[in-house]
Amino acid sequence: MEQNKIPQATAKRLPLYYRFLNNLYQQGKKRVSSKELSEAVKVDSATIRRDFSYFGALGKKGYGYNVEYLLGFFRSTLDQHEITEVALIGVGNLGTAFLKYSFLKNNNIRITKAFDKDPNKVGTEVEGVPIYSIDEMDKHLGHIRVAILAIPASEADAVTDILVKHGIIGILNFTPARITVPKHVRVHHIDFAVELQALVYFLKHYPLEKDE
Amino acid sequence: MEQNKIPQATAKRLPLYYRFLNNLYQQGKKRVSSKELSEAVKVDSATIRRDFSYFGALGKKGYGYNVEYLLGFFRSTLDQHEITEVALIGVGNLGTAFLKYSFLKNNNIRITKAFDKDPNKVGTEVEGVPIYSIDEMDKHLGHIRVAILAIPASEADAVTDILVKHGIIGILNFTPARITVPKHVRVHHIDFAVELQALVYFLKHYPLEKDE
DNA sequence: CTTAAATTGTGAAAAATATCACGACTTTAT
DNA sequence: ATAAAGTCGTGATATTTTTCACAATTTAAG
Ligand SMILES: NC(=O)c1ccc[n+]([C@@H]2O[C@H](COP(=O)([O-])OP(=O)(O)OC[C@H]3O[C@@H](n4cnc5c(N)ncnc54)[C@H](O)[C@@H]3O)[C@@H](O)[C@H]2O)c1
Ligand SMILES: NC(=O)c1ccc[n+]([C@@H]2O[C@H](COP(=O)([O-])OP(=O)(O)OC[C@H]3O[C@@H](n4cnc5c(N)ncnc54)[C@H](O)[C@@H]3O)[C@@H](O)[C@H]2O)c1
Repeated sequence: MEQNKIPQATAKRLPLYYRFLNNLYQQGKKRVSSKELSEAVKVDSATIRRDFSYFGALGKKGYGYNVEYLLGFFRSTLDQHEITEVALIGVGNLGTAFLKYSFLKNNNIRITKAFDKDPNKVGTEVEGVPIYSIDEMDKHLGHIRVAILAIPASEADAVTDILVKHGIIGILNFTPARITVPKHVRVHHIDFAVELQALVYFLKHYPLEKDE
Repeated sequence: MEQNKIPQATAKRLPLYYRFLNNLYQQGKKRVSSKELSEAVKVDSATIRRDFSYFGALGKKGYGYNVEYLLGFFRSTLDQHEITEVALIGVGNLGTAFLKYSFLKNNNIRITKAFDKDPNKVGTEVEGVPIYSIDEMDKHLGHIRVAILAIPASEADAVTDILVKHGIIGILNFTPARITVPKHVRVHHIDFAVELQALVYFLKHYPLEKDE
């Protein structure tokens, strides 16, 4: 809510930086240069320096960045000190994979509740996460504001309306549908089929670079 | 390989346009305007017209676009007339979900072979797709050039080397690792954890727009 | 202490992407 | 026929993102 000055492109890379800094810290590394980090995350080193610079002077000339300090900085920037709870909507093939995957490891986002409409699933648990009926969202959603949508595309718009009505303001949408939401709701799409088709298109239409 | 003139941002939207045109066609719609399409795919109408214009004059002033014609055009542009086979590497939680999901419906990309290292999985089938040993890739990969990577992050680099050695030139990487590949290989990342964290970050740091 | 090597932070330039806005043409209605 | 409404394609402009390139500074070595 504070500094709206950070470019979106930068904001999207922050979690990535955070993850790799964590790796480095675990490996006991004390310092890192933008060049080294660049090789690890595959982002140009000038871009990394520019990204970091939006938050002030985090490094030291001739030295690089102190891993522990930088990690701590990003931890608070990304609010990693507090746990963010999210809801999973649709416990099918994909949803079940999410629940079985410890999403977190290095981050503080947890799926703590799931919702489905299948009466055979409602009332059960997967990996300790309870599955509630989508019709009883008012009873169970609580303070959760972010939802992962993994239901059939045909249901996407109707279910989105329910989510919005219950106060959801962020949706990670795995369905191929492009859902309609009020302006105060933010939607990010992850669309496997589109990604795969785009990859194939690029391979066929863009010249491959030669190896060195 | 031909027209390198199409901007990457445009290329990434093509599969999306294709999908929605297919929907419209199925619904029996004969024509569509950039404005209508814009509302469906949530892309600004001027952007859509600009995107289309890279391929020539596909529409008619005062009329819009002929759905059937446009669909046919994109079908050939996206090579939807021929089937592209891809390999799945790693038949775990996520990989299994992919196999159970008919990826295709409206597109001509098929997962036809899977590879894993687990001896209990090798030799079995999921949804008709045979699972081979990763150590016997030379015997089974055939002409496949694109792979979906869904193995643990720790294995990503080693397995990528194997893939590249066997002629893979496109990888859709679902692991959190940023893999290193020769220049002639194209990698697209789908990183759930990063997407989710970025979504949460945006919600906290960017002012929400008021609804109209 | 002096010098060479490393590395940041950033102004400036370049590249990529998105949007505005309007002339030209088509369709539809009367 | 004529007028009104709708819509494309695109030059121009705005915005966003990336990259270059170097002065300033720190570290490391002799
Ligand atoms: N499985 C994949 O690999 C994959 C890949 C790409 C995209 N997707 C997309 O992800 C979504 C889910 O895929 P899936 O394979 O898990 O599907 P699925 O059919 O296995 O699961 C869908 C789940 O949603 C539940 N559901 C249906 N309607 C509901 C409603 N109104 N409210 C609450 N729950 C409801 C069903 O009971 C089921 O448990 C789909 O939109 C699919 O297109 C899946
Ligand atoms: N499951 C999810 O929801 C999810 C979400 C985001 C990211 N991911 C990522 O996707 C990847 C796969 O996740 P998952 O949950 O399916 O894991 P998983 O452990 O369920 O499955 C991994 C599969 O890969 C196989 N494998 C391991 N090493 C291999 C090797 N060297 N060669 C071939 N096969 C090998 C294993 O036998 C297993 O079948 C991971 O990198 C994970 O971080 C998963």
